[in-house]
Amino acid sequence: MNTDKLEEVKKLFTAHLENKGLRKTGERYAILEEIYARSGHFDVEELYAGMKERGLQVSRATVYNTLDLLVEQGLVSKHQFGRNLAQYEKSYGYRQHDHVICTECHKVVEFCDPRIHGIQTMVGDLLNFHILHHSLNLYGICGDCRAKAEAAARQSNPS
Amino acid sequence: MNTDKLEEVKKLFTAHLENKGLRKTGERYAILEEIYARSGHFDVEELYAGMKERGLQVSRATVYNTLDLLVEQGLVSKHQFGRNLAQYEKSYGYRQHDHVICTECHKVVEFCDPRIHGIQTMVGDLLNFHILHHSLNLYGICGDCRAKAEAAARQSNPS
DNA sequence: CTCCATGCAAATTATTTGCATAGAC
DNA sequence: GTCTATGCAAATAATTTGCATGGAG
Repeated sequence: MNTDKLEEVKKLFTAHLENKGLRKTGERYAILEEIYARSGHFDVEELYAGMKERGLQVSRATVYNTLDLLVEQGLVSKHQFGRNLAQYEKSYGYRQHDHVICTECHKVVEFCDPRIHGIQTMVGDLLNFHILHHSLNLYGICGDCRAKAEAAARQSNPS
Repeated sequence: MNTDKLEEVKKLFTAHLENKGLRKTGERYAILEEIYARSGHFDVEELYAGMKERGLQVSRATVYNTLDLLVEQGLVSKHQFGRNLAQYEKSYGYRQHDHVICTECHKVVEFCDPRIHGIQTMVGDLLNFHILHHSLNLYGICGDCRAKAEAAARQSNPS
């Protein structure tokens, strides 16, 4: 099943490369495989290190190049959660979701809300944009960090 | 009226500095003024250059430091529209809005949608986060760029 | 007077680019 | 055989950090 999905994604990628007249190189497929073998978010360095560890040799420049292609096609999505470091994740066959980020501990939690799709459609029509994707981040303080903050306050200022 | 708003923002900033036991330095207020004298988005370099031009001398390090404080307090908001360059804008007393970004020409258009507030509240309750702010970006191709693309297609492939 | 905040420059880090070579077509 | 994609290293760009000094408290 996981293998099936990988095959499916590879086919889509192949079609995209052919469409754009780009070469089907081993490196590009190796990167795609590594990405789909991962779960959750990762940055370029993690991906690069992961491949090296598995004995797959690619240069960082190729990783950046291929990620751009995949993002362009929509097989991978790119996030900028603050932290001057781009985060990526696979996005084919996974439900489109958004993120809540704790501004204290930087924990990231995912959620889905169908209303966003409606907003996307409406705004696209209104402003005459052909919307391809979106990114919604909610920033706040998670339950754990609030609990910690309250405990600390009680400590320094006991009622 | 604009002056009133500036005074109001300064008072809020002062309160925040006092709350956190930080010093009320001339540089910090100078940066706040420069930001509220601007309209629209700007990056650190633009802000820094603008201040220099007006004869206000501050170091880049202080600009970064102060922007962090202001963002933390919510008087300024920070955006990462792709492009490895943080963009900022004043955000006190301005209607909370979101952005549509053209992936071709990088034009940015603003919009408001009340449903986002509902999503924010619901998700916060559901995941036990105290949500402070959000960032919604829609990415797509603007009308102008679509028109250009179509014209180019007609050129190379006339029916 | 005590320390935090500033300014400057150096350091760090992510990403991009130039160029020679391998390899897809 | 041609010409694009890769790999490497060097370049660039944004942001952070260390340390001496000035100035707020």
